[in-house]
Parts: sequence; structure tokens; C-alpha cells
Amino acid sequence: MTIRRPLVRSELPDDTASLARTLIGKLVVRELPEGIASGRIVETEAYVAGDAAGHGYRGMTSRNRSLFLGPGHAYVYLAYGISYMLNVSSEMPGIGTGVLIRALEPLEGIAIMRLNRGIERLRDLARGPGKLAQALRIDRSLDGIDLCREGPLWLAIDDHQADDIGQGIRIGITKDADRPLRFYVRGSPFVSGTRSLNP
DNA sequence: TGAAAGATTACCT
DNA sequence: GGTAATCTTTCAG
Repeated sequence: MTIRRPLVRSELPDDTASLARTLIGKLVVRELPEGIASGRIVETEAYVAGDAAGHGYRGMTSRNRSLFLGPGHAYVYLAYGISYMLNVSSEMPGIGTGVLIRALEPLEGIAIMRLNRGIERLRDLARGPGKLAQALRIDRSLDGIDLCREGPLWLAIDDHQADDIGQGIRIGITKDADRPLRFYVRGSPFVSGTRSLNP
């Protein structure tokens, strides 16, 4: 068991892009009936204020209301009818911005993740936003929960050393697609996307 | 009420 | 590297 504690809300930067960068190297902890599954965040994307690609861009709806709760809450939605996406809300209540968690390096509960994913290969357990949600069994029931408190799903910090962080364009979007708002750990095999996207 | 797009993944060649 | 699968949400009419 590694030494870790919940992330404190006042530690989260006000600015969404800064939050996306800050979350690299932090932990996502999932508490399940079978035990704890956790992973280190190796890839994020920021969906900032005034960003046409952001779900909060056109105001609050029944789906995206969690984005407007203020920093450190979970926004979970289903993409393409197949994959759940985990986001961390950012900035002040009512703004509607957030950070997508795109990939994790599995740490604890790897056997649980293998069962949830139905595959063996470590590298593919949480390499991609839909994959990590499946590995940690994240769905809409976790939408809106506070990630700065221990519970079914929370964010943690440990004594991990700072990573070498790369920055590039976001994956899989069409609007505002050229903005460099994706952050990743250089050299990590657990980052999604092709080699050319991760120099 | 209908249609279109979507922050993806898995499987094929 | 290309494409089908799959279904919810949102916006138009």
C-alpha cells in the first residue's frame, strides 16, 4: 500500500488547463465491493471556458449539470453509446468546464481491472478514456460525486516524482480541434493515441 | 417526433 | 490504417 491522501480542493488550480496538467501523476482510486482498484493518471485533456468542443459550451443540460458544480466533482457520460468518460469538473460553480481523464497506469487491484475489462494485457487495461472507465467500473451512478473525499471514487496524491509532461492537440474531436489542450506523460506506454501524437 | 453527431473501441485486412 | 457497432443527447421542424 502506497502512502496517499485525498486531493484537497484548494490544491486544484482555478484554470482548467492548469488543472489538466496538475492531474498528471495523481491517482484515481475506485472502491469496489471486491476491493480497491487504482491507477496513476498519465493522460488528460482540458475543456476550457469558451471551448466549442466542451460539453458545457452551450449551457447546462440534464446530462452535463455536474460540470457546473464547481471544482473537483465527477462528470460521467456515455460516448458513442458504448464508452463512459470520466471528467473532473473545474473552475467556479456555473462555468461548465472540466478535464477528461484519458488514461491510467494501473497500480492496485489489477486483477479486478482484468476481470472488468475481460482482457489480460496490462498495457490495455486503462489506455483510453472508455477503457479506464470500464476497468474501474465507472458509470452514470457516479456522476456528480465529490472527488475530494474518500468514497466510491476519489482523487489522491502520493509521493510520486514529477513526470516529464508533453502537450499536444486533443483526440477525437472536430470543433476547436487544433488547441494544444492534451497533456501526457512522455515515454509512458500507458498513454493512448499513436506514436506520432506522443513525441 | 425525427434526425444527426458524437471527448471510442474492437476487429478486420 | 480503415470501418462497423451502438445508443444517448440535443436541436430542428
